[in-house]
Amino acid sequence: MTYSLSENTFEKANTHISFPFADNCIQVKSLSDSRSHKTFRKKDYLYCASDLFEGLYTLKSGSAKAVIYSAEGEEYVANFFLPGDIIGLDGFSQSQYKQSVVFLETSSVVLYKESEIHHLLQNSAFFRNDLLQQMSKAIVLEEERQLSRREQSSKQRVVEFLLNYSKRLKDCGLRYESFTLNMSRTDIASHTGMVIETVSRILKQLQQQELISLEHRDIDIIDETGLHEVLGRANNLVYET
Amino acid sequence: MTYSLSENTFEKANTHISFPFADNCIQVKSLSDSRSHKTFRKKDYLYCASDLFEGLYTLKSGSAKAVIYSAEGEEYVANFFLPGDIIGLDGFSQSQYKQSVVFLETSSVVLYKESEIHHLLQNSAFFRNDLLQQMSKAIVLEEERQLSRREQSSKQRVVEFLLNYSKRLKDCGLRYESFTLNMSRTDIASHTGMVIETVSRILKQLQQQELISLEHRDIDIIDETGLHEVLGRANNLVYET
DNA sequence: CGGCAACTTGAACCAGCTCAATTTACGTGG
DNA sequence: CCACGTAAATTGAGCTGGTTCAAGTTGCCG
Repeated sequence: MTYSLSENTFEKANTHISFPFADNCIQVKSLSDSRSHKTFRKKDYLYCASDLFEGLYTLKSGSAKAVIYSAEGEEYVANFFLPGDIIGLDGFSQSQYKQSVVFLETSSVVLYKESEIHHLLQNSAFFRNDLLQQMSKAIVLEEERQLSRREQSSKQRVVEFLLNYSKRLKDCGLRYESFTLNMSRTDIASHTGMVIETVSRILKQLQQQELISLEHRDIDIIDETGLHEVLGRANNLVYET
Repeated sequence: MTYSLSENTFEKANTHISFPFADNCIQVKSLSDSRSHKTFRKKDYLYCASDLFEGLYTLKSGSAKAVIYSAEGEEYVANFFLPGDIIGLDGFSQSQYKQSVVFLETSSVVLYKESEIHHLLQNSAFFRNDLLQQMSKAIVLEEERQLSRREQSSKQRVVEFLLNYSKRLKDCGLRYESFTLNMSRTDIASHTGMVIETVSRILKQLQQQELISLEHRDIDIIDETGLHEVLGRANNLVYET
């Protein structure tokens, strides 16, 4: 029997840690649906760094972020999770999670215990491929992020973040042209590698250029083509306020 | 029977993609030694981005680098490999490698074919743990690198690179206080996230402070404690040339 | 020995940061 | 339901670490 941690049948090649899941399995859904969902509220922790590894989770609804901390206590937002994403790949290291995962709104997850994962790795070629693919993709994505920090301006990175987030929402079957950014500006800044003030200024610029409209955390993608053009240009000069 | 891609029995918690391999298996060596080694010369490619995935390699001797390219052709050095390291974790994604791997000197590797990996995942709990741990660690390491780019100065990142490289050499049983940097300054710059001129200037500074001595690519770690102190300080002010 | 690639060095510049002051939103208790 | 306190976000102004651009210099390989 085919089986997967993910129940998302969409191609999600450019998203973070979410199963890309080939287009050939629909019967999977039934199995994962029979499992018990745990629900959490905004600001709840799914797990904290150094917690004992229990297994992998899939996010069924809501959203979350993964953060790591430096010795000095500085925070870095490694990832944002949307429904269908796998959470917990950081935990295989030495039987403990290395990140902390915090929910950004009311959300629910399903746990796949470590023992189940081992069982599936033994018995399902499909699952083996799926999990290895997910982890491999997570590595490559992280490396690509490094690259984009080098060659893109802050503005381009913010735009890329918005477009990518929107695309992922679309892949989840959610509203993707008008949606809520559940994370704080600080989270966006951390994830995209800049300071909060820069994020704030860039978002304002994008509004003034009428590429997006933004009120608090509610955003509308007004001109997707225009946003893609920002990514195209090597330098994105703005002719002042 | 216990079995691993790696034959390195040292704890290598802070290194890149190299098996941390618990301290309980020596008999492994025999098996991997019976396999055929492929040897390569400097500048040879082990594989290129988009090559068909064949399996994982372990580096037996020599050194190599993994690079990825952006759409614009810019290069980013994702990793340097030393003996004992696993190469090819980027390849599970969609049956093809996403990086290119280039040797920095005469080196040899052993291939573990995809079919063998599947076989081992089915039959060896030890191997399952080992592989998952390696991949998990690679993800976390990449995220930690993002963090260090945010909070460390260029100088600190270069020093961290040198200390880490030295430590990894030590873990391989190689000379680690006086060794050769087989990669170019450009490679170091790419991997640590700065331009070549900055690397050059920082290395000169470190020589002037008598923390290292450097001639071309041959480096001596003169004052390891001093180097660690550089990492300690939040700001590393230099009282000019 | 000649030519190219790698590296070094200097000087000027700038994208994004820091610091600082408001403004706005939001949760909580009365 | 409002008042109050705290956290989040915005905005301005000035600063700087690291980049860019532009010459050199050195070393290596045929």
